[in-house]
Amino acid sequence: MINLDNFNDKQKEAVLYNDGPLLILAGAGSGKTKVLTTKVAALIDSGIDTSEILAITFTNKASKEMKERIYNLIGSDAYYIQISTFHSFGLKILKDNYELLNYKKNFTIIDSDDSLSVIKKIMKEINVDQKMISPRYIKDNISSAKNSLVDEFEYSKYANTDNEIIIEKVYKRYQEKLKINNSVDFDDLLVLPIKLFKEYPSVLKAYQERYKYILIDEYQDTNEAQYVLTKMISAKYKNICVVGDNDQSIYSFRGANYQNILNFEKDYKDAKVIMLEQNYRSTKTILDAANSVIKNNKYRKDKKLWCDNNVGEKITYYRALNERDEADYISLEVEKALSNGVLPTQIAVIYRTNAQSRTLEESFLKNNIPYKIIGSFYFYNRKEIKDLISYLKLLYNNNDDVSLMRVINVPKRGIGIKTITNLENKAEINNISIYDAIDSGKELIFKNIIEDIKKEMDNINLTKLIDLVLDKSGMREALINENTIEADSRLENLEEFKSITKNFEEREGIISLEDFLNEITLVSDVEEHKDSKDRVTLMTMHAAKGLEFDYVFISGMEDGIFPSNKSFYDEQEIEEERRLCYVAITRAKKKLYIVNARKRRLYGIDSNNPPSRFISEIDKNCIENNSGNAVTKINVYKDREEEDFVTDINFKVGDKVIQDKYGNGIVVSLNDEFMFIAFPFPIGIKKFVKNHKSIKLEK
DNA sequence: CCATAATTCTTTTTT
DNA sequence: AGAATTATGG
Repeated sequence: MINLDNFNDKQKEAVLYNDGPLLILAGAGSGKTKVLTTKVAALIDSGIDTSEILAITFTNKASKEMKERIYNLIGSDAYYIQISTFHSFGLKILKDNYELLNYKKNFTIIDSDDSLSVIKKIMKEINVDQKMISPRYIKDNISSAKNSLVDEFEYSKYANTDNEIIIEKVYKRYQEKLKINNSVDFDDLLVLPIKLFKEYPSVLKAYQERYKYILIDEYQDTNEAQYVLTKMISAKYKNICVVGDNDQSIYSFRGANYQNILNFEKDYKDAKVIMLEQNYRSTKTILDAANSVIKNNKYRKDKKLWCDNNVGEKITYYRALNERDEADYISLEVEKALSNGVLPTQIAVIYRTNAQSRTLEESFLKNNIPYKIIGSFYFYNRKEIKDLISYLKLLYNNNDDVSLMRVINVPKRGIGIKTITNLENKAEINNISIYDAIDSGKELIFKNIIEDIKKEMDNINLTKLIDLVLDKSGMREALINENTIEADSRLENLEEFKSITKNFEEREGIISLEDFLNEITLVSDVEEHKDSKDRVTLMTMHAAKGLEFDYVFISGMEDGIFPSNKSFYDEQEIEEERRLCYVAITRAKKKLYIVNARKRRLYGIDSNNPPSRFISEIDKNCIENNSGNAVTKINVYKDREEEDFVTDINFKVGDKVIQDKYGNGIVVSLNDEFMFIAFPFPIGIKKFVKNHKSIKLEK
């Protein structure tokens, strides 16, 4: 029997209501995951079969966590429940119905990089200048069309402008190419199941019968395709439970529409709505800080999360000299926490962009702090790893032209552009894949290598297959012969890749190449394939959603970084950044640090960013400034030679200056008493006391 | 065809 | 800053 002693009334109600549509509006830390997992356990307890439940999450990490927690409640029955991300659920549907959609069994999923290179290729084919319209722009447009369920034919109906007509052409050709390659992209994993259900109502009916109970987490992040997909499957029994929080909607760049959560009550007239507003996670201080920030959003349903928890420690604010000082300060405070007995798994450092992880990583390495970086795809992005994966994909799906092109001349086999262009033309004319078009020359030798490996691959495990590929392809030999430090490191990475397949095989028993390829495409994060316990976590704020830690460091709290300067011009985007800030703050249970840097070198240029506007929105009682206590004095000396600031100067019009609060600006006019400085949009021109100490000349 | 040099591009957040 | 693409010379 399920024990509900530790549940409040609302939570109990949410767990036990299983008759019809249910909307749970759950604030941060209100026990949402606890409710969802217990709900699943309660369903099973009441006699519902594990196969009748479908639970959908947004990230792989969230689904992994849900599986674990359900396992803790009901044991190994948890393995039989369909708990997955939208994309992997879509993949499952495709795997079960590929023939109906005219795919072959061994279709492959292409990742974002691959789809970009397909688009570039098409643009060359149809003579579109990449300087006039960027491939990325086209890709984003195609992707958002797909996520709004606009297919290439529908798109052409509305294509008017020059750009749209180009996109239309590329879109059509892109779909054709993927089809010939027997491959699908990420978006297809959502779009194709919907297409299937529309064309074959009987198939849809079978899914409706199968999944009688549907649970969807983070409903505010669903886009049109995801929304339609769940609506279709739940249409018969309407036992659909969605959980969400408008204040945590942070994926609109991916087409997410938090209106979906409001539409829920329209779609299901008899929907039950339960609000979970008591926070059990954070100290009162942290919650007050979060509330004081989010209340600045205009487009928002007012609600207030409350808690009974302790006041706890104040938030510590530290403004560092530069990004290295920032990282060192964090390292130092992390070390302090660790020596006070805080577990490394209970500490997280979060930031707005992945690029910020580098400096932090260097500092952690230097200070011997064990860490793991979530969501940095740098391992899979390495050339040698991509090459290896392309070999594997090609072995599995010979029609995968993208992978073939990647490796046909790796290592160098004397197959150049000319040969490849000829092959492409031949494939194009005959409407076949490049692999099938090969029948002579050096490229035939390549084809024979693949065929050779194919003969052996069925009898060996994955790890051995990788060795076989490295040997037969000549990749290993070429790298050994190169005899450089770089080649050695590439070899090391390839060995490291084997540890991933080994882990896989140990975890899953025997697994197929098919399963492996699907998983590394959908879970393209090394850390999620490894058991890396006892480490401090570094990740983006987006990746942190749904997680909680005793100690949280938010780094890079600067205007321009967070909120991102790309969001400055659009109120809606600023509001989304603010929701992200709300998410970031509410990750912390006990202690929150907010850190930023006066001077930061990012993407190769130096900038002097003012502190994030969100910091000033935090209730003053919640936060204390620790910048004066430069624990990192050593760095002050180290960085002195790099000091760019000059004081006591006679300013003149046109001088580039740095102002403590607003950052970089230009002196536009001055008199004996005042000076006027222009700052980038949206700050504008501000008036200051002349030669005020907060203004410095930029060298 | 290949290696290297020079130049240009990109740089939010994720499946 | 670093990656990616293009130009150049062998």
